[in-house]
Amino acid sequence: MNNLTIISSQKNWLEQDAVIHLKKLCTLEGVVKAAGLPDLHPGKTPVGCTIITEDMIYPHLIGNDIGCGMSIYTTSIEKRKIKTDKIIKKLESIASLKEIELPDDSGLDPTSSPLGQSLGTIGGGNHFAEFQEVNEIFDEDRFKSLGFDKGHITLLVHSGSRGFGQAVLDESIRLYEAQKGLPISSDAARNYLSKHDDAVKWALINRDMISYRILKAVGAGTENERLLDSCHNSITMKELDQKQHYIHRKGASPSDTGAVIIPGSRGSLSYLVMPKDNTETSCYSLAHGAGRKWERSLCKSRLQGKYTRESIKSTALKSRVICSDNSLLFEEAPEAYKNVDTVIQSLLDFELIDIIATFKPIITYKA
DNA sequence: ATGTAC
Repeated sequence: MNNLTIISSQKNWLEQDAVIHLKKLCTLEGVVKAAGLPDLHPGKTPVGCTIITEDMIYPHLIGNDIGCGMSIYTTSIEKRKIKTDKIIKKLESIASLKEIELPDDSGLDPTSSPLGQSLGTIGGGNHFAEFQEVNEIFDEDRFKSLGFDKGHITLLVHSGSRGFGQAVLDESIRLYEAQKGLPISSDAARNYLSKHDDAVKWALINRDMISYRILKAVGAGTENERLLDSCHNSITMKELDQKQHYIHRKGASPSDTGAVIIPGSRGSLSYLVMPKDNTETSCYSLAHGAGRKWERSLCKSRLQGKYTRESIKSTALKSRVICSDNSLLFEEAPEAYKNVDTVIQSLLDFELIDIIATFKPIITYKA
């Protein structure tokens, strides 16, 4: 297979099962090119990869969480005035984000079942909302022109399309046997892509609503300007060599739509990066995070001796974690993830990015 | 990943 590029270096450990699985997927009909990003790890289909096809699309490569991504919002909270304990108390006092009313202009009816019910909720797994402060700025001009201000706290939201995307995938499999792939000229492909696009839009509104609810819950201003958004689970079309191609990103950030944020685990920095122009080799994509090192089922037994009920809720960077799901606290522990610095270094080695700034976690809020 | 299936 010479059309698969793995973006990794010696220091960056990759689970070989994921590489083998990705190689196998490259033999699917219509695949022209693929890339494994440095956060590649095993999943139902490998996470941290991009597969470019022509003539065919493969819904199962995207999975259920169509539209999942990262959005960053400004907040009115001043860095020097932040009252972390107060914010934590307020967030801990709400049983669910659903308690907080959505604005009238949310664009969707939250009472409509089942799709509206979960609008504005984070979900489980690796999803989170995190208050962050600037750690270091490497490119002041770009930082400012993107609308960032080092004096204020930002809110990073990682979430997706919840039950909506699940329903879209389920239907495509039930009606069209989409796991075999869909010829692009078929009604099945058109129908899937149309609903996929709806799920991508829904996921973005969902992130906006999460930001709104959290800022409202902590009593901060809700004029939450979204500075950046990137989607890492989707199919996007791109014309290459005068032909329409379909970029399947599964846990891969786009590198052809401007700056993106690449967070690490809750115990490490997030990197704001500007993709360079020459990202064909990585299939116009970047890592979307640090990448899992341990599978979820192993985390609790490996870590329960190391932490107490309280100590697992703070990190090496002194940030605090709010999460009422005990197993999720272990599954998402910093130890379960690779070092994001090494992942970023691989992107630098392949000359795929410039670093604009790094951000430090203050409070990580989970379901 | 999922108002999960068991």
